[in-house]
Amino acid sequence: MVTTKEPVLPFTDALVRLAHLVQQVFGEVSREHDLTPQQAQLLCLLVDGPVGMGELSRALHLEKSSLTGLVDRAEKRGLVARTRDPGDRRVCLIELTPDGTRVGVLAHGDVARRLETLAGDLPHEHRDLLAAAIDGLLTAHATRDGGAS
Amino acid sequence: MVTTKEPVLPFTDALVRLAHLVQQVFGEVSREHDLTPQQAQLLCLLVDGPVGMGELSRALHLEKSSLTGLVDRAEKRGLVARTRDPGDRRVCLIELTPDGTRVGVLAHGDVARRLETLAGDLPHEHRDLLAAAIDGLLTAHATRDGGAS
DNA sequence: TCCCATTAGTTTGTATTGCGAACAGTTGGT
DNA sequence: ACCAACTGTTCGCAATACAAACTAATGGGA
Repeated sequence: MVTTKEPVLPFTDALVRLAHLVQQVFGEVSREHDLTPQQAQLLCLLVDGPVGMGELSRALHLEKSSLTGLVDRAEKRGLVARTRDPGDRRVCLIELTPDGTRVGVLAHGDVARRLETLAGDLPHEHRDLLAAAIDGLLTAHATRDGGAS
Repeated sequence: MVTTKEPVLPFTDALVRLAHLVQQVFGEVSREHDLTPQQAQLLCLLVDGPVGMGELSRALHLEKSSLTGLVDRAEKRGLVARTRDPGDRRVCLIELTPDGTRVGVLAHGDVARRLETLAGDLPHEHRDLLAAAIDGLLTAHATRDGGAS
């Protein structure tokens, strides 16, 4: 029986707690792969192909200077490499090294697996609705913020 | 057309993105109140009354030493105060100062308001289900981790 | 062509965050 | 009295994050 009881948590608290939980999972997985959570996040963002600093900065909500440091350390560990965009020599494309790709794929898989496990106890309807609702939230936010020219 | 289409995001990605969004909101609100996100989190945890370092450590997933520093800085800013537990003189109860209470309540309200706004576009059924689903996730995690003796 | 506002990233300096190991004070049991 | 367990602090270190000033490249106009 899928009783939809009154939410014990005031909804917003539920969101905050969930964020906390996800962050915790991310932290655990990162440590297992000898990464910092920020590095893991970076690698996960790069598995789809090289990305410029500007786009990374937007995606990670980081100032340019913060990102420079993060990429520096990741480069020093041989996880990513800087490439110059031939079309615009100002642009710096960040791409995964073979090592970085391996670690990034593994870490991403682990995070996904662990979250799936946590969601395993949820009825499928709830899971689907959860995904759809989150999709709506994200869309709302993107429209509100990203919509501004 | 607002059809409930198949989730574009693979569910786990949705969770990660949501966590990101919540974190972002928390960051914005913190900055508006001249707090660091960690300080804001600390204040929000203390509005229900004094809490010992140990419990805080567990709630925030921080090592004891990290927490000492966080409380130190918050104390230096006059947001919290350390009190000795008369029953057990090892224990250090952290409580909000009047200033800390004021800022904490304001910040918590702002976060809640902003998240509510983001969720405003969601149908109420979705919102309730979202809260219930998250509740389930948290319970699952608590049972799995906290249940272990 | 030369100049200049714009854009992309880096450098520098500072504060915060977070961990682990070693430490000091308390407590409770023996 | 003594000692193991527990609570919190100190110390040293690396990573994170920001703002301001800077360098280099781009793409217009004048």
